[in-house]
Amino acid sequence: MSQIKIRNKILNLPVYFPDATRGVVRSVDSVDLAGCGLEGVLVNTYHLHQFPGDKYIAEFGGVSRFMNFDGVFVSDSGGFQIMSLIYKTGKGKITSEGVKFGNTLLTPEKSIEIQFNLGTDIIIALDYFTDPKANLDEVETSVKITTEWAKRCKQEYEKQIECRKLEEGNRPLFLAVIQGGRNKKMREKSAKELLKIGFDGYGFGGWIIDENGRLDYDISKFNAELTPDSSLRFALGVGKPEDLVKCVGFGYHMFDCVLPTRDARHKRLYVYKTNDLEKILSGQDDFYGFYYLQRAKYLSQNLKNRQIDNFCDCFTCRTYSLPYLSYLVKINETLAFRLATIHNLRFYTRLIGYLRQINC
RNA sequence: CCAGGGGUGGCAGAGUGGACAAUUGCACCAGUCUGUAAAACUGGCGGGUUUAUACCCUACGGAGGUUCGAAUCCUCCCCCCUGGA
Repeated sequence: MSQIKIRNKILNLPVYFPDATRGVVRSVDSVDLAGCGLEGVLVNTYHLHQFPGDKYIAEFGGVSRFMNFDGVFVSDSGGFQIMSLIYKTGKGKITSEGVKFGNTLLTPEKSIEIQFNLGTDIIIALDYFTDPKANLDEVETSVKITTEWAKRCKQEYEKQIECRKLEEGNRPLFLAVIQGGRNKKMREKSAKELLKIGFDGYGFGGWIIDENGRLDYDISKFNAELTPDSSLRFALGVGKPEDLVKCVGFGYHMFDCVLPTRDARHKRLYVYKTNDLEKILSGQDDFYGFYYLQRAKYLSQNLKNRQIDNFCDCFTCRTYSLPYLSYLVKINETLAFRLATIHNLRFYTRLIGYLRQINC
């Protein structure tokens, strides 16, 4: 699958979506996003519901109009976000009814309704996320509840389509998320149940990352093989550049990850060490490296003719030298965040470009 | 010239007899970040041996001195700041 049609939009695959959690990819604007070659973003149901409110956004004609960005919009169910907050703070709770944090109770039905209000192109069913270290009991619970919630989400989805009188070609695509932790049997069960309900695509949930930050490729691959090639496969929250390469090989089409944008704000830039396609697509992690912009050596005048990445064509690299960007970082100038974010996002879209070459 | 205050590690600035190789901040060095409560966070930061503990050397303007022991007390010298003549 090298592209899909959603509403009147064509989405090329594979694709990386940066996280515009709150309706903005932090520190860059919609023009910047387009300039980086991005074709879509992922927004967060929970955050946008909290503020400014999904009904508020609906008044604008949806989040795409609100942001004034023309790409494909994915909305996450909000469940992961709330559960992550629950795990971090110890507050809030998860019941079979839904997830609750503060005054917000997010039920499967509510999550879908909010996503319809946001007007996103790809929506995701509320799922029950477990920590990768979860024991079998917890994994079983997560699979069971994820299945129940998926059914309720599907019902609500159909109800929304009917209420809004959406034609077949004008409905958002609907994805569910496979859980099951590290347990292949549970993954299999989760996938089977979700397939029975029927979705346009299936997510790889609960990113299985070990203590060294390595994605479990075995489970990732196994998870992909549980769903048919005709359906979309979304590796949620994935990942590092080499993970994208690997996962495209496993059959995933969609990715979203905060790493490039957060890293940019934390002064870490992604830099290709080579433009040798074979090396980049080998699945090893040695085709790129990092520039830690806080390092004083990047201020050196000897680098005045040097851009960040000699292989890069991003706005930042085309326009400014490495010492100037480094200088902006040193004086804590907010422009540095924008320029760094643009560069890292372009790194990712270039990687996607390389991956599409082998995909078609 | 008189009176008062002060000179501490790259910088700022604590410490005023042993717990001081010296609090803290900045800078510097090395990192972390994965469906974003993060422009956040972690570690290092005189030199040497050591796995850690530990030990040795050099260091709080300079030179001497008191003391078991001094960045801290005393003497002299140099320099800076403030007020006065």
